[in-house]
Amino acid sequence: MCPAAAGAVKQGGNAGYILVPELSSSEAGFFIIKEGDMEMLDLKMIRQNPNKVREGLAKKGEGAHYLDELLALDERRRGILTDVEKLKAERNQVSDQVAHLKREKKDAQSLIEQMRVVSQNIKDFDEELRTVDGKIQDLLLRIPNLPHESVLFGTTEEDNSEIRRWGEATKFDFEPLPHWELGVNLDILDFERAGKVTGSRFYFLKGAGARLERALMNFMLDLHTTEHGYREIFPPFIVNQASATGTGQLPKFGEDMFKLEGLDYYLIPTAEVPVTNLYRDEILSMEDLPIYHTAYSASFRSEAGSAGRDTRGLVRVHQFNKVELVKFVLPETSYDELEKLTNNAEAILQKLGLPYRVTEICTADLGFTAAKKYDPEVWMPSYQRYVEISSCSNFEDFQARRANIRFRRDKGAKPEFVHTLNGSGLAVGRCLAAIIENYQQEDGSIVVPEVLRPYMGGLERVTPGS
RNA sequence: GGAGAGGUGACAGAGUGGCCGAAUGUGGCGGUCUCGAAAACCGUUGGGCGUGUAAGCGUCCCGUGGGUUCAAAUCCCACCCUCUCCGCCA
Repeated sequence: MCPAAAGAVKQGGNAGYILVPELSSSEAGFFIIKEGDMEMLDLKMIRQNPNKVREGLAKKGEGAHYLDELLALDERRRGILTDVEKLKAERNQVSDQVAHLKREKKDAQSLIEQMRVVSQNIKDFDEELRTVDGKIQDLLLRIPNLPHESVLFGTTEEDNSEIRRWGEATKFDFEPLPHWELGVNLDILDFERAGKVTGSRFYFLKGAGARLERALMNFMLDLHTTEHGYREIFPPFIVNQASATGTGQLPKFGEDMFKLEGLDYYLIPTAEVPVTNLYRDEILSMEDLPIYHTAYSASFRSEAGSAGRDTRGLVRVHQFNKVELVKFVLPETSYDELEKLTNNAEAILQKLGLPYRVTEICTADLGFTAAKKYDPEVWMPSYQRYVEISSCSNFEDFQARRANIRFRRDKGAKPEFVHTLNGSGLAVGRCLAAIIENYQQEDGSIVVPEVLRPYMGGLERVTPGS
């Protein structure tokens, strides 16, 4: 543990709710773990299969360098444990004798003297153990998930491969405009005033634009809850450090989130965080599984490190709406569940009539937490390419381990980790942008996709002033 | 924000330094009884880590983290959470 850092986080709670991207990650000391032991890969598994782990990490292209240090620390830890537990056994035994002697009003002074030394030794060992444990936990939390064996090998995102395509790139017999021009012309999008009120990468939606956003959210939630079997959740948009660690944002990616100043709280970058952590430190019963949740939330991203990229429009902003799909499933079903989840996200695009493709993500581009991932991408005329609008991942037991989410197969059976999955279903802001662009008309108006019209009071077309 | 109360096993609820990983009750599981069920009775009923082929053994866990002590659920410190009353507020 790192008391100085802990103090810094906890004190000064009167500083109010000023948002600042967390710029300094915890390089200085050990990452502070608040609840239980969290780990990403099973330490025993690593110990027993170091080469398999090394291979997996090499395929992902990160984390392999932690391994040797980790294995050495693990050996040290177990050495200390054997020694200190022997001493503790002795202390417990002698303390028992002392208790008996005292009860019989006999003298126990010499035993007490003797244990004073043993106790000091235990204290020393325990302290070293704490240090070693802290380092081990820190390393474990920084080692990424291993790719599933079915994932295609690659070294950059160029190696991702398109696995299916739906619809065709929209063709126009006029010069199409990007959504930020169309939206501003129609006065349903306002970036300029958002810059004044907040800053860059924020936006106002107005009139039919705001309603369209709301229609999309409702349409998505309704479809997932009524046709795909998800239970709706409305989560907190702020989470604590333990939750952000549970899903894998921390400790490595703190700078991607907005942190509330002076508090142990973060604005969620996705509903995945609160919804997955719903069951943190719980043992679910067999009848509970599988659990399907869908959740609307705003998502906040600091976009640190992407200065200058996609600076216009709704594609890369600090705050956007998203409907998320989250699953907790039996390990043996998680890859089937990933296919289904991806299809559930695609269903939205199909019903909206938006052309898209799905790419399978290669080993190098999986990110920190995923074992396998598909990215549905929507056709964006202004970019003249497909743009990521969802990301569907199977984390296997990676998050479940960190968040300590388990289930019991049978009464009395050992708890096992569930598998977790999630995917956007979909990113609402990008979806709105895609609709504006793909449904634009020569006169600058936008046709409302049919499935949204019931949510728009029957409105068929967005025109200036609507 | 102010004042007070409290956090113990699936739940309820005892326990104020040693015989407490924890009484008792409920629930769960197994059994006896029964044609079957209920009732009654008997037994059983947490998790992590280490070690071991295994049975087992050891250790840790009573909100969290430290501390005092030969010995902590019990004493001390800090933090988190819940409840009640007051204030404020969408």
